[in-house]
Amino acid sequence: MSDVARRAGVSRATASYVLNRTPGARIPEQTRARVLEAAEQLRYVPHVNARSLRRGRSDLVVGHVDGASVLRQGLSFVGLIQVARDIREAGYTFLFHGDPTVTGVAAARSWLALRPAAVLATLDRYTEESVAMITAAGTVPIAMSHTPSDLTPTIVLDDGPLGRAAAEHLLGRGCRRIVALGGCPGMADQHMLGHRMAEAVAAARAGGAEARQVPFSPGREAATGLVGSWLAEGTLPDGVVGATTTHAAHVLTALVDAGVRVPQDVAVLAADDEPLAELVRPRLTTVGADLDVGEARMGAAVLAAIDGRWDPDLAVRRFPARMVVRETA
Amino acid sequence: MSDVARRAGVSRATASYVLNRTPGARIPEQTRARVLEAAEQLRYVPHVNARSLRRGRSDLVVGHVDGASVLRQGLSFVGLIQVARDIREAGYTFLFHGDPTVTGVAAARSWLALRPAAVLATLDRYTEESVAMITAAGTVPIAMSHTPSDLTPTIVLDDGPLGRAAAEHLLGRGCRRIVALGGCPGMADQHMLGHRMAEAVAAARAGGAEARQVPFSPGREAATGLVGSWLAEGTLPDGVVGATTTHAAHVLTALVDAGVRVPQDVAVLAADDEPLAELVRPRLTTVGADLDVGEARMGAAVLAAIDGRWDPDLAVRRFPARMVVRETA
DNA sequence: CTGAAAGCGCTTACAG
DNA sequence: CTGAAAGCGCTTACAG
Repeated sequence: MSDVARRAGVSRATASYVLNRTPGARIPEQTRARVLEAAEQLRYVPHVNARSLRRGRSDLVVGHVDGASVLRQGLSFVGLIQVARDIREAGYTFLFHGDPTVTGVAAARSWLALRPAAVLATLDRYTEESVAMITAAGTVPIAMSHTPSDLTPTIVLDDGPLGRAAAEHLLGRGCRRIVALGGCPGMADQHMLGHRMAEAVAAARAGGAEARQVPFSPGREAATGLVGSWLAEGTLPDGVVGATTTHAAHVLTALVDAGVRVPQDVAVLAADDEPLAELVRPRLTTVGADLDVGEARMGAAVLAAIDGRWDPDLAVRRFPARMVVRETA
Repeated sequence: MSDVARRAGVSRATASYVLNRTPGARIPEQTRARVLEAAEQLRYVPHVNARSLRRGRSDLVVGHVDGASVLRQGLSFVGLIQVARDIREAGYTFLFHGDPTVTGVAAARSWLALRPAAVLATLDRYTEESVAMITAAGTVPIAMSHTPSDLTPTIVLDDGPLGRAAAEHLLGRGCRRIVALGGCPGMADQHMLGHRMAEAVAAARAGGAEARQVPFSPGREAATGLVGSWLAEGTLPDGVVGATTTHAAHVLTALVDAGVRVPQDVAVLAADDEPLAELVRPRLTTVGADLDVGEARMGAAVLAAIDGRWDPDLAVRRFPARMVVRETA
């Protein structure tokens, strides 16, 4: 900026005023133009770190996401992309911190080294201690989860309705022995998929069916093994909900290969809706999430949190379920 | 840091020396311990911006990736994750800038505002002007592409062998009219998929077959339409290479639905290997990329570039092809 | 061995 | 309307 000021023949203060369009400052049009031209010629790019160091507040928002989350928590990743856009439009700098290895206090340390205005991460990266530490540093910790939390302001992306709708569809077909496939039972608070399947189990039981959640990581052997054990033990369910289309497709394929009739013997459906559903035979019945992410404007919740105007009501996004009935249920 | 120094009863300089383990400084063990304890009690986190402002060099490396790239350029995303890990292990801070809307000079401006040591982005985000601008600012611009470039140091992730292997497999089966499906013809320099399919076409032609690249964006209607037009016009190929498993699966499904026999009438295979291949019937023959990303150590190339020791040989990763013959070719 | 001081690139109250 | 000056949190040559 010194170079710009020198070239324009003004002081650094004046250059700063025109480059920042500082409200109070009345700079004659001619001076303004000279500064702007000098900045243009020198390709001046302001140094955001120096600025925030001086101002005492940062315009940086750090989002923490990793490859595993992308796969495991698709919905929250989609949400994060949208949040990032909203936040950038409000004039903040949004950067992703992608180190998958850190959580809790270690994560807090690496975020705080950047002195951001706020940090946005899935709930499982926070602990009580790390939230205290982040808050003490003047940074706003914001979480994303499928369920509200007392720990810190949390953007709720609730995909429970997808699991419930899937279970209710099976109940409507007369299924009484239902398996919810995927996520870790008892870890509903940790993983989106766990929550979705827990909700499916709850809905199935509420409808008078027998239901249990079975952990499953999609793959050919896992699916063949699972179906094999059902047949060997005589515990074949009459309805299966897969946490994702991929989960459901693997079991469907293994069932068909084992000679089980779908949907006559076992109905299968997925609690989400990926294109894969059209590619398997019989075609998979799915539950689509009817939320237009573009309209969600979740960034508004984050911006409110930064400004100390956190409003939990602004931060809840429930994914409305829409049945896509094909051939398997 | 002032707080830490005060609490430990030393000057800020001394605190800085022990906290940074500055080589030249000989600090008595007792003083060291006092400073460390104070830092611990106060949960001191160094302010990286202040540090790099003072030092005149930054330990930040910015990677630019967006959702669309993740889908379109899967390989380079996987590569980027690995690069990020290598760079972090070398003591740098690696952050992702995820704004999909900026390229060229606009992108350069938003990167340079952070004054990073280096920036890493797909080649198509750079222009001659932006490279000059970034270099002038003392930041090292590094690109990723499937092919070398003169513009700036480029990490080459060459997936051409996947396309070639696919075409050669079809040639070996006696196919003479081959379609390479996906990417944009003539845009081989822009997209990985385009490059992969261009290589497939080249290999097919080199083997004496007729071959052409057909743009295709995976989906049920697109596949049905494409197969329908082949049948109507009598232009059914005898071999199809899909740029990805998803591309191939859609065409496979549409062919089977239209009563075409696979592989007898048309052989189909994918120039990558996703789990989906096992889920469709007949099972898709694929080409796996036999590169252990963990062993690629692409970060070494980036680190070399930062240190002004760029070595193109270090930066080329060719994906070795491994045929996974299933039922469709 | 330790501290006082300068300075990285900025912003902003203050004085002229 | 414009400039001199202080100061954000740090590092590091320099003097004691």
